[in-house]
Amino acid sequence: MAAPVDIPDIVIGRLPIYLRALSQLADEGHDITSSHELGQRLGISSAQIRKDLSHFGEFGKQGTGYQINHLLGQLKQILQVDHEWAVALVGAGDLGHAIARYGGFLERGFRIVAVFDSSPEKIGRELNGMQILPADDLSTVISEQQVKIGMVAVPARYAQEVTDELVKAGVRAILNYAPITLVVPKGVHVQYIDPVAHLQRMTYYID
Amino acid sequence: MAAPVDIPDIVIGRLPIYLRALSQLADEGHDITSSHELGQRLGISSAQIRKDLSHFGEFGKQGTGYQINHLLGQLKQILQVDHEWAVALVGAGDLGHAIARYGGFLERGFRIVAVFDSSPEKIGRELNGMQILPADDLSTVISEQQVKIGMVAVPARYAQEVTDELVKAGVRAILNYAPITLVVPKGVHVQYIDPVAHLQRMTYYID
DNA sequence: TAGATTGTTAATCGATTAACAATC
DNA sequence: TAGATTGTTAATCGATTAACAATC
Repeated sequence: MAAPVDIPDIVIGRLPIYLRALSQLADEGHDITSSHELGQRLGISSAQIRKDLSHFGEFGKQGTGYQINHLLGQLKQILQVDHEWAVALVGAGDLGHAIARYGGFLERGFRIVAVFDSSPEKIGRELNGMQILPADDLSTVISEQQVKIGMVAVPARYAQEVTDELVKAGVRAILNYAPITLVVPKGVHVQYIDPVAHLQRMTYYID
Repeated sequence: MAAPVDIPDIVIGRLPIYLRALSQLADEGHDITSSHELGQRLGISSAQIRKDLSHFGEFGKQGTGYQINHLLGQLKQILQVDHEWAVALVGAGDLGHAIARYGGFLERGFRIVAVFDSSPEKIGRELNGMQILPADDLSTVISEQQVKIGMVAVPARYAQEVTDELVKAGVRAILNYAPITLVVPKGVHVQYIDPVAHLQRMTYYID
């Protein structure tokens, strides 16, 4: 059995960017693109794009480039986004509401199947076609439905606690909107959405 | 005149993370920390933290570590977030509403001072204490108020167009919520908020 | 065919880490 | 003082780029 070649995480991180750019090209009516064209759009060298893709196979044709639809399909398969994922959302405040209502998740393959909150006045209300469930049911619902992805949209001080419960219930990937660093066991992945951190990174450069 | 030493962007990108972790430590009542403690929390080596900080000066004391409040202050100065920034928001749909209402921006030094939309039925309505302004006024308002930061929360197909206007009006940093890559002239910075891309990056790793 | 572009190798570049003298 | 931790140097590691044979 061949050892699974492990691909640098930084490469994996660029695949969704390629996916996004390819979708855009497809939307614009293109059928074929090249590493050069793609690189131009993304501000990435063509060599890097070819190198990145070469980790997974050969997807292009010399002299021609890449069939956009084919490459899209291959990338989706690699990232395992060739099927829909069920997602649990914790937190039904302003942010949770916005997330639940945002159509872009479903559009791109992530279906929010449950929303939890701990506030008695929110529990039972409807949000985007779902009933807001009590946080106490989190573990049961997630285990039963075998949900593997969670989104944390609770105030910072509850985020670690919520994370621990998600992990215990079997969640393997967490998208964290709270501005704190979460501690998770190995094998569980966390990504952070912190718009303010992005702004702070840019203000450094403003005269 | 010494040439301004230019610091790797990847280092700049970590400073907001340090800022966030230090704030958290301060909130928890700590006065002092070390590169080791900070690194543990963030999953970063202590050597890297010391190296990163060394680009900007000496902020610690051998044998003791870092005075949290002092380091916080220094980092804020370096990132230029030791004063409030005015921000313009374009797009008053669901996402724009959520952004406008989210308290975390102001809390951390970014004040949304104007919201624009092109839909006649939204223009004039109130949103978080502001009147929604017509997109046609974007250029004037931003130039006059010398706003340097913009947030783009419009559908993907309008995002580039809006960006061009923002840039023309003098905006130097753009936080883009639309899932497309934007083209901007040198000297203008863009950061992307694309939660789906983060999810796609994690699904790769799920058995 | 001639031109274009891939996939891949080797060279370069840059970032991270280990180690330690300095010193609080 | 003894222990701890900084700031920095040099070594290591890994990622990016340049270049080109293969080939459509």
